[in-house]
Amino acid sequence: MENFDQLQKRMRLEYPDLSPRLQHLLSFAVSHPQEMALETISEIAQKAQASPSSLVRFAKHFGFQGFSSMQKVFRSGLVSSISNYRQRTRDLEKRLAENQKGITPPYLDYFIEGGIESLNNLRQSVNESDLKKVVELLAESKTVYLVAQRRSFPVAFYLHYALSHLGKPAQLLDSLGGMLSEQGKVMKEGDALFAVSFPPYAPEVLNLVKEASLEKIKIIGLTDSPLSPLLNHTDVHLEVHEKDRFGFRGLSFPALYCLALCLVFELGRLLDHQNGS
Amino acid sequence: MENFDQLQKRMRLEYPDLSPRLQHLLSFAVSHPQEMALETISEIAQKAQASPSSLVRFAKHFGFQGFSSMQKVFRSGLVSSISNYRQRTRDLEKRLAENQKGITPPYLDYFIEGGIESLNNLRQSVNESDLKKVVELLAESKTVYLVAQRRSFPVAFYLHYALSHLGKPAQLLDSLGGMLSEQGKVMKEGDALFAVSFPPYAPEVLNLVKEASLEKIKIIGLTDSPLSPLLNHTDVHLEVHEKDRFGFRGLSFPALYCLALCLVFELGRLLDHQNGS
DNA sequence: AATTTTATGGAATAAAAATTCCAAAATACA
DNA sequence: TGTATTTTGGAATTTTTATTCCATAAAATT
Repeated sequence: MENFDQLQKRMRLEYPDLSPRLQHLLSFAVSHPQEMALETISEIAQKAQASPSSLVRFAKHFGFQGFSSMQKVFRSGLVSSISNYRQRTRDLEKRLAENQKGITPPYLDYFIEGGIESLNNLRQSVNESDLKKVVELLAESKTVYLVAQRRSFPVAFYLHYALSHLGKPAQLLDSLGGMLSEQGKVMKEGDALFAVSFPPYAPEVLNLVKEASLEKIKIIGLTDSPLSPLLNHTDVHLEVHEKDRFGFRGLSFPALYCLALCLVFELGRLLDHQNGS
Repeated sequence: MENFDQLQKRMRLEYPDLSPRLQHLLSFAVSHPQEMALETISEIAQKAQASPSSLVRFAKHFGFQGFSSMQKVFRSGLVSSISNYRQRTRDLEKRLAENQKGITPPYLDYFIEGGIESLNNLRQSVNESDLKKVVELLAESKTVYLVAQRRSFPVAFYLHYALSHLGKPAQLLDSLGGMLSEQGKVMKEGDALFAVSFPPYAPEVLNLVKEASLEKIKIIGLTDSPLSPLLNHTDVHLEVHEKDRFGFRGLSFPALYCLALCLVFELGRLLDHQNGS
């Protein structure tokens, strides 16, 4: 019997030749292998927004006798992914025990664990009322300015992208051509400045925040600790605690983006609500 | 519904009070949870050397309506051995469905759960040998060029930041002033292009990749599915599957950054090792 | 040792799931 | 614009799977 990986590859290859519905099913199958493996044909049909017959056709297109025989391949894929994972963790633990010096590859699992831990910490380090306050401030402000430098920059970029898509006027202070300070001059009362800063706290960002606070601009801070120098001028702030991985200061990106995502979502809801009513 | 761990515990507890056949089935169930989860009642009966009726009795003894409902618990256990948050998310989604307006705050937990799920999925969607290949390609190449647009851009930015800090020559093709295509012209054989692209796949990135592939530049892809158009020209690629949140296409940032972090870490180790020897 | 109680497997039945078939809709083609 | 072809969903059918019921065997109790 063909194995799961081969099937995946074959599917990708034949994708362009399929009918619309079958293409749709294919992309569902590719992105929901677990459902394909475990659920009944009608449950899958429902989730994939198609009919059971289409699923049978789909299976037959790939040379199976019917849905059931295709499902077997998905199941075998599920099983092997589990046993691979188990095997890997077992190996890792073993090698870890043997080798006091430090861990050996694969490291991905360690980063995943670290990421999960950061996310769990996020629950505690962010308090719901601060989050709400941030969202309200963003909603109220005429324009949201975003500032961050170096490794914090990607978060600001993402927020700019997302806010713009929500229709919220937003400006990214990207320091293009070293014009950060000048870019900041356009902020006026009624605007908000969203500043992201993690160690080593970029002085440019701190300066900008300081100046903005004198102009009565609302300041929202996103940083890593209650001792962050950023907090001297913020109206409200959120904290995401960093988690070291092998002393590798990676910034807790998973938690950071999770928070950003949530922020955007809540803002979107709030704005919708205000427009709707 | 009772979860797999609880059931497992209860089974061990009640073992002494069972009839011989049921004890036998119990020890089979405990040691072959995968079979219990995936096979049909008669297959299991055969493997466990018992009759289907005994399996039904077994299930009923533990308070289930029949074999099928017990099997569901085994299945959920199987799945949770991969990602034990899936069930929780499903519950949440169910509540979401019941409550048409949407779930009620706090949403942060929901995003955290989603993030954790993405991270768990990452284990499966990334295969260790591809990861290794990517790291090696990065290490071998003279200069690493990074390209991404719009919401994928932050990842490329972060990678550029991190690679530079490792001392790896890296260039970010940021399309500043609309010069993307021209920026790409400087790539030569021996360089690598790291392209990040998520739906809607930016055509500029696809074009750049296409051109680069003609120039024998090694191409590394980071994308969301095996169907991604990016993959037509990549030498090796990594996949991070997106997870919808309220139909809010958030891009699985947590998983994405976790992977990026890991990539950088492994590259750092490899480079250290090469220099050291 | 006889009788009651419990345990068990297997055949019969019920339920669920998958598959087939057909009519309607959509699309391509003339 | 009309006709042929393909695609699709849904009802009917078949197959598979689970469940029930009962006869028999094994144990326990007297």
